[in-house]
Amino acid sequence: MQNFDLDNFLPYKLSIVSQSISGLIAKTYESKFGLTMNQWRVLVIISNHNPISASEICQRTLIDKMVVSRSVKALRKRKLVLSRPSKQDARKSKLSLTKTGSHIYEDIIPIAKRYEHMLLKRLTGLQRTTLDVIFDELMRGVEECDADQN
Amino acid sequence: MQNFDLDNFLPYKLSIVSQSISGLIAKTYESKFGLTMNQWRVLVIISNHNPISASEICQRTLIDKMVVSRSVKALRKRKLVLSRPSKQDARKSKLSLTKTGSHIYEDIIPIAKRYEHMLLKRLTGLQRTTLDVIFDELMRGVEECDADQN
DNA sequence: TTATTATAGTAACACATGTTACTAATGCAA
DNA sequence: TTGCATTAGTAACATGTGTTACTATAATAA
Repeated sequence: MQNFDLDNFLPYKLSIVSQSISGLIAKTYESKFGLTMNQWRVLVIISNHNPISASEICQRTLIDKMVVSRSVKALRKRKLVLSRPSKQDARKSKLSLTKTGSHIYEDIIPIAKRYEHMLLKRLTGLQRTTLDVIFDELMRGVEECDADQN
Repeated sequence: MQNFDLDNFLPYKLSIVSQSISGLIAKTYESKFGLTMNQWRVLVIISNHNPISASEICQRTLIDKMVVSRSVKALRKRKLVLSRPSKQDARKSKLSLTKTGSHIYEDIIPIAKRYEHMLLKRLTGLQRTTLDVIFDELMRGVEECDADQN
């Protein structure tokens, strides 16, 4: 019989840590601004690349295009995002933040940064750079596995 | 206007890495064994702590109790898991793997280990231990934030 | 031009997940 | 004992997510 310790299984640990952090922050987005994690992400991307199309958001974030579509729909309904048809390509629409959307963005960013700081302050500079290297390697590992199984 | 780079936001990066890895492995569990990620986790826990109650699984894994309940239901339906009422506490039931369940477990563990190895082999010993330290610190950070906001 | 293929976005469906609230059993305190 | 709080587990509902397939537009090739 195989011995296997789930608690020390890398994908599981990673998932627990990630979910704990995301859940923590999501609670604030939800209670303070009524935004889901994905809506928040889309909002940030729109603000930073104003104007941008939905498909470009997908490329930049790896968020599924249906998720983007739904997030944009919700953001538009709340009038945080404005959508204008592109003149160059009638299939696309150019997304930008409304004034209200910008205000929420301005409010939300410091909070996000504060959370990140609360987490990062416990790590040394070396640990932080190591973590970045590890992320890169893990993503490369995923690509390798992906290539293997297809 | 605040500048903020989502791509380098720790919670976001963590989530991307975690989702990529989990998604990769989930594909195999799903296609080879018809198990979801959560069903797989519950199966492993039952195998390692045979017999165990649903509530103990929750404590050990931080998986939501409804998720455990549904996973167990699905596993029982496929006759991978057996449930017997506990004699000491009639509310509880003792869960254990059937023979079929054990076989699947035996098949699945080497695959999980191979994935983990594919990912970890890219990291030095130092990086691996650093990663464990980082996980611990991040979880402590989450607890701190949690305490703060309540 | 026409036919084909690719891209942008969404509707509709099925399924997964989170939340609330409930039943049943237990433990504890008055 | 009775009454209340706690625990184990699940049903029912609402919401979120993934998948498929569709419309509309654009780009390419014959």
